[in-house]
Amino acid sequence: MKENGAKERILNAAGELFYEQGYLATGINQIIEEAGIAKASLYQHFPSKDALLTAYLHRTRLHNHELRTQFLNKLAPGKDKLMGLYEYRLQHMQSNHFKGCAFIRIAYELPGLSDEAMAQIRTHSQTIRTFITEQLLVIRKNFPENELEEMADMLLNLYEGAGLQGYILKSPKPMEDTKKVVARLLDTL
Amino acid sequence: MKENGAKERILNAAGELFYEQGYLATGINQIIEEAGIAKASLYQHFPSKDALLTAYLHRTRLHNHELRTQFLNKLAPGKDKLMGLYEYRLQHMQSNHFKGCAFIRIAYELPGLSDEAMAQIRTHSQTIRTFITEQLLVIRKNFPENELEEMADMLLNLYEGAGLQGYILKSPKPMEDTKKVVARLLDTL
DNA sequence: GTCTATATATTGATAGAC
DNA sequence: GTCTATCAATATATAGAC
Repeated sequence: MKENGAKERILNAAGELFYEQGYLATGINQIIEEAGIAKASLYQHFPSKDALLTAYLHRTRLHNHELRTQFLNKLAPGKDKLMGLYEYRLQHMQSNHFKGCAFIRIAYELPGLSDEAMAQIRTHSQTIRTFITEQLLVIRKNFPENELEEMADMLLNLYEGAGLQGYILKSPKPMEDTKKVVARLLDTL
Repeated sequence: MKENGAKERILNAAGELFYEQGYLATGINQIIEEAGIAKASLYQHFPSKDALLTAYLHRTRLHNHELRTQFLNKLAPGKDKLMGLYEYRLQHMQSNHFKGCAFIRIAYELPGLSDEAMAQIRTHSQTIRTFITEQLLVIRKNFPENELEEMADMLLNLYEGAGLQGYILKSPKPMEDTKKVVARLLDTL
């Protein structure tokens, strides 16, 4: 991430503020102040605040994916790697003070989200689900198709449910408990 | 719900708009127009928009609880009633066009929620969890304490996770699939 | 491409008449 | 208690000089 360049500074400032405060609560004025540029410069690079949101979601998706993949690549495929997903989320929740998933935050804040923005959110969710499915196939190579899908959905629901409970309670406990349950569940396969 | 009375009309209008559009996207002007009252009349009954939000959450919690309880009271305690929780959420998701849980929406939209507002959201979540625990105890009266808690957490996570996936995909499928999985899970107890 | 200055609309909230 | 009229602040966005 090169620190110079107006566009980069805008994206960095907007990204932090959108995640910290939410999209609607963040004003253009606050973004340009944080980025240290003039208002007209922002509109030179982005035609509207909405376009800035779409860019934020795209950028965050790629960034989060890279960080997560870096963490998971250190683990052996199969159970270790799959458990790593929950461990990574747990660490992420604690390091960002339980501010929740950036995509879910935006999806719930803005009911009338553009198709383009919604696509970023769905792609993120799909990425997690695909990862789960892949690791399940490593654990049990001859998984019957319907059982595989069912188990993947269940693990995804537990993942998201625990994330939500942790957010509401501002506590790591739901994710910690879920990790244990999932670990035992995987041993029965 | 008496239709006359300024306060009632304000709460009805604000409730619908907050849920439909979100809190920040809803302006005071829109609320008073919908309610058919003057701006100063709103501030006669509520000192600030924030106070109106707290009242909205409290009122919605009681209202939702009553509707849900009415539905569940028709079912036999135990597995039937517990499955009714998922069925009710499924019907709710479809009838409101997948606009999501009012409490989770607010919790994600406003990271710096007041303690009073946050308490309403936590109480709602706790109410669902207590209901699940009670029905589990009907299904298996001698449930060991730690296993009971673990199963309740798991069922709550599946409930919330499926709700979230359904919201993202605007589809009943995640909740339908989860219903089936939970039904089979309860048979193993 | 970046700036200053400005435009227009809307925000949450109040004063004061009735 | 309900109203009209108005407040200061802020919202997103643009015009035009450099």
